[in-house]
Amino acid sequence: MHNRTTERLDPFFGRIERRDTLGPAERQALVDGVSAIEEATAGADLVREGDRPARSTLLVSGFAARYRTVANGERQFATIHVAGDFVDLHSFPLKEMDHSVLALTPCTLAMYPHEAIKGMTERLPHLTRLLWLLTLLDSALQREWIVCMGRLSAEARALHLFCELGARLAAVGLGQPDNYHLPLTQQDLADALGLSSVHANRVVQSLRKQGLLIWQAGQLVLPNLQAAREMGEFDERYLHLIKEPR
Amino acid sequence: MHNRTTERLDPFFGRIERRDTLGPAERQALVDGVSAIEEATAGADLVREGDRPARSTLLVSGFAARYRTVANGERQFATIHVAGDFVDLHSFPLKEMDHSVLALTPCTLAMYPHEAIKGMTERLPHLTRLLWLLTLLDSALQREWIVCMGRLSAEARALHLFCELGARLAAVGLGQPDNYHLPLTQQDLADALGLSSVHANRVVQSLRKQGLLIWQAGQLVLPNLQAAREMGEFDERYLHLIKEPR
DNA sequence: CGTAGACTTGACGGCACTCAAACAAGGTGG
DNA sequence: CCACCTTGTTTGAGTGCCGTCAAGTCTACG
Repeated sequence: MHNRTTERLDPFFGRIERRDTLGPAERQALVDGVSAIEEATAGADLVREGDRPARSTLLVSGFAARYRTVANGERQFATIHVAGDFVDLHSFPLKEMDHSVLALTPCTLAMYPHEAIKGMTERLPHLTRLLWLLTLLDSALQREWIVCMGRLSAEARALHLFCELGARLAAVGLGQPDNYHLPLTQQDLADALGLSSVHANRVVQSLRKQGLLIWQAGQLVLPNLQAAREMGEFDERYLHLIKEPR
Repeated sequence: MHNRTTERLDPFFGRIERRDTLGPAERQALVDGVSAIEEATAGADLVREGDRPARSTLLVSGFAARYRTVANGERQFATIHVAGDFVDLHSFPLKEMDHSVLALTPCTLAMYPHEAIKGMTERLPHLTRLLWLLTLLDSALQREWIVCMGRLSAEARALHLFCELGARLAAVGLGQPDNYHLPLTQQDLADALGLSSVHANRVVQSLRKQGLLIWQAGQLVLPNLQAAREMGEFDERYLHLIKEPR
């Protein structure tokens, strides 16, 4: 099983190795820390607001979203997660979930018991800083998202999201910045962008008409990446794709 | 100086002690880690996007905001920071700043060299988890803000912000949830809520007319806290004000 | 072939934006 | 001591992005 596990963690290791180097002991600890590999169906909640998880969930494959529901029943995503992302590593220090995580597609998950993570923080300071770093990368995504929600038009926000997902997926070897698999519904897009599904549809159509977006059968292409990045005001600085000692 | 330092760190220690207990060695390390106390004038940038700070900044007194500027020159705040908050602790693992931090009022700052923080992560695992926790609390604020920006009306968003600031300030002993000092301009409020200053003004006036807000000479009162929390959909769960081992 | 889910279109309304100007209050210099 | 300037707040008029409501179309699948 450990061989298979190692293979499955490739996007995760890729995500880390784009920012720093993992030592052998650290890599081994991350392999040994996995207590189980599980599957989730699309639409299932991986964790729920109010939960006190005893383990954290690494997304091995598929797409997931952190979200909260407001009083009138609308949903808002805070982050869309891709393979290699820890969807609830923050529940290790925070203990209680203040939001839920949803599987947007069928997902494969690697589970890390909090005891195992605690062991890493006691014995491996550098790895601890890397785990910390991973949660801060999520935080950087969220900051960027706030700026987009507050100050960009719906079209620019959509372009920004598509550029971001392309950059993040390419960084873990799952596509190219301008061409990747994105099997989400327009309702999912609406929940990410803070729009109604009707308006999300109009935004998508407008981008198509402008020749900025091709998105069918779950495959997304940005025919003019340069223009998309400019109009979406996308600058990948906030992804921190720089390899250096942390 | 160390006596004065300890005193000045009271809101900071308060912020931690609301979530867990600090041991004597940990407390001492946090006192010894301070390399300098500095002052900043209102309107000054404490750190700028692109900087690679060699130290992190703890806000001892005053208000500050993390922000980014978009192409048309508008600003958007990602978080408003109060006394006791580390405004750029995340620059320790992230290395490079992906946004700027602005002093909204005159501020007093305690500086922690990254070397000192690194020392803590090497020797004090529990304190490291607490520092990690502090950055995750900021992250939780940002998630909540995304939900508010995406799904709440401008009025509800304003009420949510006022409720949040009251809860956070009260948690570090700097006011009450429904009555505290908030010396911001309406332009600052607009930058926080993602509004134009004209509309921010109209929102403030509407809340005043509804008897939900008194805000003059920098003093803010929520005469009907219950109603404000309901209309702003404020639930303090995401502040994680629970004392337990981390 | 029927049904369910996703996507699309149209009509209409309101929240929040822009532009523009007036008002208030505090600070500064003559 | 007053004229003036700066910063912040307030008000009005007109516009447009995006929301709601309501159908209708398309595709996959049983």
